[in-house]
Amino acid sequence: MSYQRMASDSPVARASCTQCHLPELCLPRSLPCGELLELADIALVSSPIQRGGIIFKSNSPFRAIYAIRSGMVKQYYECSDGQQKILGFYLPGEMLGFDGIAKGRHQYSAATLETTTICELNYEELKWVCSRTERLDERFHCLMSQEISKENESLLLLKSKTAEQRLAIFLNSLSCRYKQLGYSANEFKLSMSRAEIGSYLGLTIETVSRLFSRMQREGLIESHHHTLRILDPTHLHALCSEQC
Amino acid sequence: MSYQRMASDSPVARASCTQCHLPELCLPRSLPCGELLELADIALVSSPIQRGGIIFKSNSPFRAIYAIRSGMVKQYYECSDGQQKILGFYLPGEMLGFDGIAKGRHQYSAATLETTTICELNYEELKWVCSRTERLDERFHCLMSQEISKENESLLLLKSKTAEQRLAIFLNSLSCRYKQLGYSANEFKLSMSRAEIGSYLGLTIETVSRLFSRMQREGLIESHHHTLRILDPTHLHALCSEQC
DNA sequence: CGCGAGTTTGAACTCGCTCAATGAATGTGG
DNA sequence: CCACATTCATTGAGCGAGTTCAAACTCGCG
Repeated sequence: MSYQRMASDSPVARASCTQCHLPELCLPRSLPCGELLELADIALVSSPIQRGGIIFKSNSPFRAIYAIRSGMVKQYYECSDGQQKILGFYLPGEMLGFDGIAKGRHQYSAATLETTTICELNYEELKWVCSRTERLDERFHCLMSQEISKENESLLLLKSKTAEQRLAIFLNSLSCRYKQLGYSANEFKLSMSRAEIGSYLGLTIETVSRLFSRMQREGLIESHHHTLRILDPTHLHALCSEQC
Repeated sequence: MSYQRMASDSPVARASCTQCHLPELCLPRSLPCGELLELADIALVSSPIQRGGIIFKSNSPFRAIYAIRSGMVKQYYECSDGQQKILGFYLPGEMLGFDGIAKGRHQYSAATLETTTICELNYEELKWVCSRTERLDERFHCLMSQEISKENESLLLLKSKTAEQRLAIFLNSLSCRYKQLGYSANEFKLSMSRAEIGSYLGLTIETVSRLFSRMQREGLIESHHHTLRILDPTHLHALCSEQC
């Protein structure tokens, strides 16, 4: 995989949050029109970034929060040996970069998994808008709180789910998020590699591959290359909620 | 273990953040005096809560953020079978409850591990003070950001550390936090049970117990009942930073 | 066509788990 | 104050889910 130039070098344009089809998921959710305009005023939309494009690098100065407009992004920790540990995948309407606020530097790196456009929200400007817009500040708190909840879920997953349950939960999560975006819940593209799925779920490539094979053999899913079809959503759900 | 009445029923008093010895860690860090007074005005200090006291229950309405003033608190998920999965331990100066903001309900439960006093910060009032005090709002963002970073660390720990490394990192983390509080870095009380440590680290009681025994045999630590002495901090550090 | 990255499959191993028994500490009621 | 109950911790033996190592297969691309 070849990495592109930094996304921050991409040509940018002022965002028009009012015309974006994602405001009901993204930061501006349920913001009155006037305040939406203020937010749009500080949001910069990137031009499309190819697969493998870097959004930010671990340890680089923190300047902005990023919202995915289209495509998909992975956030990961880079080990000293070059290995990547995937911390999360981000879909349209989702935001990342909050972990940089505390230390003034990004703690992890983020890269695109497919052609992606992002909205960049300069943190200083965002704080300024937040300070004058109670609703927005509240929404910002909510999003960080959501991120915390999401990570707690992941912690529980890693602590007490079997390999099969982890994969089921992962596929189910993608399914739900795609559905919410108006895409098919039962047929979508898996932009990430087996290695990335494994790293995210705390499993090896081989285990992930075997699980895909088994689930396919059992008629639960159909997976070819990077396309996935969920054939038996009920059974998949059952796997997700098994025991503790 | 017997549970006490809810902490929210505890007699409370207005806090005097100005006289607390923790403001350099807690929410008010580097806040100018005047703003500190505003914060103190909304902070309620609980009377001491005995071991096993509930601070909040999973699914209860979210009203406040809590800061530990003294003692120790665990946050945990309660399985349907009554089992607890520990998500984190909180020491004086640390804050918890952020995960409740997004959904308006606490996602997890929190209970004291020893006699503890807490500061309760009503979220609505806190937002009001934040909206008029830029520095405080920033600090609030920082604390949530820190929580996100801390959980990302935990995710990495669960994904790729051996049982021994996990325990070493855990003990080291406690050591650092106690040191920062002005206590001994190499001798402190482990208020949590082996089961709680195991649950937190994604290990079984037996494994934790065996690791304590082994580390003791190897002269790394000395552990009796709930007291811990780190005999070889250098070696412990080495374990923490081993490979990836 | 041949190369290389990514994936699949098999076989053997291992770390941490499960099950089980014992020991130590704390609390309780007579 | 002591027997008994109860909870928590320790230790051992055997097992198994997932890993490691290795080989084969697939597919896109020069």
